[in-house]
Amino acid sequence: MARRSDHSREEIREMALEAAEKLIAEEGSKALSARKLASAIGYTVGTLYLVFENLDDLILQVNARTLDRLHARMLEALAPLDDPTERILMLGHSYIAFADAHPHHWELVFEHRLPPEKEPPQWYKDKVRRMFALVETELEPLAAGRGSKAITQAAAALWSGVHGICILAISKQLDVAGVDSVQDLTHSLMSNYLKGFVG
Amino acid sequence: MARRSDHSREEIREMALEAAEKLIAEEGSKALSARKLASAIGYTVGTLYLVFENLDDLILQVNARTLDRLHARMLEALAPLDDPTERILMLGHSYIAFADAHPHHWELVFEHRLPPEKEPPQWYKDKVRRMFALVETELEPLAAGRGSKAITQAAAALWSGVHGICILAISKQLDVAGVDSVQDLTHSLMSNYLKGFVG
DNA sequence: ACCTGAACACCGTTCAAGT
DNA sequence: ACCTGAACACCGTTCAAGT
Repeated sequence: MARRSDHSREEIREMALEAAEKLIAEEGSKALSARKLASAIGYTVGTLYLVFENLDDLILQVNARTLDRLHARMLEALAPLDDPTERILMLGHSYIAFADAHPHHWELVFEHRLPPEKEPPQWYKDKVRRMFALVETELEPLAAGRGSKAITQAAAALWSGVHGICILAISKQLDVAGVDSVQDLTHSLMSNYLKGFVG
Repeated sequence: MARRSDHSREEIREMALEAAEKLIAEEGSKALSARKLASAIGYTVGTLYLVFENLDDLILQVNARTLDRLHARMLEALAPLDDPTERILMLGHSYIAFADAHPHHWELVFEHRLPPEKEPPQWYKDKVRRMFALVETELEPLAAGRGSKAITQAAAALWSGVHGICILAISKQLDVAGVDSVQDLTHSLMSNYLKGFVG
């Protein structure tokens, strides 16, 4: 034992992140623990702390990868469409579809809290910002002559709305409310908002 | 020790819930633990398990009380208003204001997850249902001639939207998006949606 | 230099034993 | 009957010691 050098730091990092993603997908984030992760990759706990600052840091890395996948998925979904309204509605639908397909990963992105004094690093904030930016870009053709401030606000309102639907859907609270189709609800939210916004 | 009978089961229950609420308000739900709670009320851990099924049960009771307060607060905010549009906008604003005033309690209501096989009891679901019902009631005068299904969906869309704003605001992600006023954003979301829905 | 494994200070939950 | 406190099976994190 000690000094195995079977894997580089980078390899261990990648193995740990993949093991974490598997655990989260299959059993949810509550099942994630340093000891389980370490044994899944054939190392001891101590080794994880050589590669990650702590568990919060590891989760941040996992979340960054989830945000990357979500962003890529939304771009893909957009690609075949031309009509501005169709494109913006597709953003909502692909967001919901991603959350539905990967509920545990999606939840972790939005429910993980850093200790109150700690802020996420700038590169991470940029990934979040990119989500809003996607909506802003698609909104522009629909917001004839509106200032960039109005567009920022409309993008935030739309994304908040779709996001709220996702959360209530995942926590089963929309069933309680008597909603039968989450995608219909998303369509109602976005199209009615746009009707009001566009005028 | 043993057999103190200083307090009835009901009294211990109330003491524990109040201690939990204090801890959550001051330090957030991560600071909540059975041992801390027990020592705060002058009993040992074992006693908590005589009064509550487990920690999940205790948190459910805390959340029920939070939902009761939130509901009461929204009714109060509604009382002085007559105009239907003003009333429904006020629902959104008072919801946001409550979340802002009691962020840790509000977060716990919507982020606490029961083990996947366990459902919340019916009396708890009713408290959630009541929130949607409040919106439906206020929506009715504005939805001339629309079926009850359309109203249910519109209420769900509005509440999801406001809820989403709350979440992103509490997790500081709206700052990242460049939003300066959460209340303005709420107003934009609700009034634009209503314009689209009514008109 | 790299990794271990034991230690520390915590958890939630149970239940035999004490009064 | 009521409550304790020790036990069990876990946590995250650190770091002296081994190769």
